[in-house]
Amino acid sequence: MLSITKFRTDPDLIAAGILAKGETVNIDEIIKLDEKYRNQVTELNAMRAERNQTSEQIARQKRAGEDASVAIKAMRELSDKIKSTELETGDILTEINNKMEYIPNLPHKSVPRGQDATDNVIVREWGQEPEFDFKPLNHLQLGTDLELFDFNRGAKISGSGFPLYTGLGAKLERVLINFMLDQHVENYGFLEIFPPFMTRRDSSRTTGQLPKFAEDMYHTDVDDLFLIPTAEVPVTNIHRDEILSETDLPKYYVAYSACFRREAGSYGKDTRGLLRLHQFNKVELVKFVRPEDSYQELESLTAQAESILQKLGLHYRVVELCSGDLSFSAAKCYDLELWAPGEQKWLEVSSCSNFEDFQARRGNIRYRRTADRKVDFVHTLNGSGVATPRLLVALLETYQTEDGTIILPPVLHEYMGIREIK
RNA sequence: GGAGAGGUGGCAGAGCCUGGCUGAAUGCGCCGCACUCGAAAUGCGGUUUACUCCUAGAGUAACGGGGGUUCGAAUCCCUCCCUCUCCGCCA
Repeated sequence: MLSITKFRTDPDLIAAGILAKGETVNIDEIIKLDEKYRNQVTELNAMRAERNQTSEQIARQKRAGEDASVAIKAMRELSDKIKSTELETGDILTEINNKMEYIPNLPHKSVPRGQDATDNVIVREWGQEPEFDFKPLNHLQLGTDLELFDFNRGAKISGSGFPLYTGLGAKLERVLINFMLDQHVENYGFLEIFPPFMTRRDSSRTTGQLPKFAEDMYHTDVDDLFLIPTAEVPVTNIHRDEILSETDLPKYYVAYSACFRREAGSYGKDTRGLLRLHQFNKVELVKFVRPEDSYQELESLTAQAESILQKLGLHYRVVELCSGDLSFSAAKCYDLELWAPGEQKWLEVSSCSNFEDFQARRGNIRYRRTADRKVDFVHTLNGSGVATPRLLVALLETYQTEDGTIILPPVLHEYMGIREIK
């Protein structure tokens, strides 16, 4: 949620930002509504002040045993007027808030302007493209041959997009999750969280999935719960409606969760294997930080996510999203993309975003500054650290050998108890 | 699923029966000052948030959400949501 004050003081900035995100919003309409709202509030305040004064007078008269019927009679009329104005004012405020809920966050000034993914900027590349003296297979072929997963049976059980990992595939999945959690906890001081996988409506609103993207989520009708599309939802809501102490910041959380996405509208895209799924596993990093630190924290967050890929020795690149490709809630975002030699393409395995105070406003997540004891919204950030399916794709395809054996990178040897999968 | 209790400030917890001087006692925490070489302890003072207005300053709102009764609601009534306890069922 953006601050309504900004609409008043700097409407052009808002307009430019929303435009850069490729959306259209009727800003004048909101400004007009806000003006109307404030006029009503001023009027209301005056009437209420009068009511309070007269009320006190009535109380005084009654205590003194005097007759207060004249004042009471006059108040009856005023009270009705107040009530009707309150109703009207409430409606206007609701209308404003409803509109505000659908307005995206603005891109940070450093974000390159652009329309879509083709305007994204490659910031850096790490490692070397693996070379093969044979034609590398894709993960589907490799995994099927080694019986690491079974998509047909997964589809039989739950439908397409629900992977069934088997044997060493299941173990590798578990090991990767453990490895990533351990790295973030031990090296960067993240607090490990195991969150609920279903959340209430309010929680999904904080992070921006609701109300705009309801159709992307799985929902249970009877209990009105939403299956989380990312651990970002429950973890960011840990501090909803709280006032943190500045000395508590920054707070770093890392959480594993299964992620559930309906992927409505993306049928036919990346349908093969593990590239796009309805259910997948992800380790998510979430930060609550002071506003003045958030852009520095975004850089370190990205580096922390990258460290996983580096330790696994995978070739990747960091892409800075252009304004038009940014998600609804993000002000700035880096994607990490792994090179998959079998697929012959870059696969997004992480998005590291700074939401500034956008989510904090929605979730009312604040902190008290030490210097002046004032409260202010925190900045929230999160990044995948990282998602497993595409990581597994790149891992299998990168470390394959001609006979189909997978030579595991050294950091996984102890976790797996073996050095290769064959 | 059955029965009951409860939702008040950063936290704990009064107030609700008996509506008005209660934005809310008290304690803890926090901030400042004093004492001290320093700290602890102690003492004194301060400490909700949001909004509106032409600033100073003033005003308004908020005691889970919404509605009602009333001149006036944290307090009375209705309704929804949430939390907890006991029983049942289940991992």
